[in-house]
Amino acid sequence: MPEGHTVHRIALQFDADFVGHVVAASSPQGRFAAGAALLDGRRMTAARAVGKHLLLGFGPAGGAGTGAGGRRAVRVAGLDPEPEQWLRVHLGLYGAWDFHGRISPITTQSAAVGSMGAPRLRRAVRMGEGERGLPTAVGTVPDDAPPPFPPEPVGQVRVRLMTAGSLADLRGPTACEVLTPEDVAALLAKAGPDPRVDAGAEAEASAVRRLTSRRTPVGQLLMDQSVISGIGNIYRAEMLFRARLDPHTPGTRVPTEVARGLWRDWVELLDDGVRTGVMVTREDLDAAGRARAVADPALRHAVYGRAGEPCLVCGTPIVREEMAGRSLFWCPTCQV
DNA sequence: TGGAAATGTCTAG
DNA sequence: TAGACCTTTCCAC
Repeated sequence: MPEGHTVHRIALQFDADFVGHVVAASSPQGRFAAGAALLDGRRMTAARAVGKHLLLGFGPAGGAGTGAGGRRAVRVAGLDPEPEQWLRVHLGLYGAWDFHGRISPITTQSAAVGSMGAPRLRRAVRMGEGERGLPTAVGTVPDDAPPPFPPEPVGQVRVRLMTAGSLADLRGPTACEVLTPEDVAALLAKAGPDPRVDAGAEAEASAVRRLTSRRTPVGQLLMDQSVISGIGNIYRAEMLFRARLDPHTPGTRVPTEVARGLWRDWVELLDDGVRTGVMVTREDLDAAGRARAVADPALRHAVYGRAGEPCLVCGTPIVREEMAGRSLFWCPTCQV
């Protein structure tokens, strides 16, 4: 799936272009028709990401809602009491949002893109290279005349959210449901710390405690969203390599300073991923190498997806194995 | 055209 | 731990 950085970027995109606007909600596919009816005509008042959960808050029916121009910050610690209804979306392995119409660049280091979520090869290339012809994105140059707005839904669109000028289509989510504020509070209570929500010493101490209190292999703990929020299969493998840590090490045997280092590395990787929209996890790249890695996914990682290829540090073939049902990549020489 | 794979999570046994 | 589920894309046949 889209790991935590992608979900934060999606929240930023909704904050930029949807929060403060009355939203028409529908389910072209039909599987979310009842939920869409609950949200249709409400004003979006909040857009937040916690780990891999996207939470979109909506005010009272009829388009009323928040004051202050309708704008609310994405990064609000704790539960925002105002939204009456929350749309929770979890993209799972294949989910993705497609944005059309007015799409704002959400960070200074990334272009406006039309799709965020699970990697679709052609789109991933377009996102990485910032090619021309993205769907009417502000700041890009259309190949031909702008396509009609709103466009016809493409594929299995579970939810379509539309304002006067912007549109978001959701396809393939694992979870898509309307929650009450109480439901959201329960969800947040179960989640491990997310650096962009729970920054500071307390979050770090919480992460270290959760990482070192169970005998479960650290490779599994890092993927457990109740331990730390937002880490997925790529970041898991890369963080363990960067720490030179054997994925099978029981959590109880991970030294406190190593656990703290894992958390701090996650803080940096997540921040970089949110800023750039790209997961570049190699430590051995200079500026030019990093630019090449941004353009070419095959150059971005030290171990992930490199089974059988030589370790970039020691030359030992990278091992691929199953851990808790997922492919794990690691170097048996460097990671001890 | 069918199978496999993909940045994930949940449930039953 | 195995299987189900969500969807799209690529590749072998």
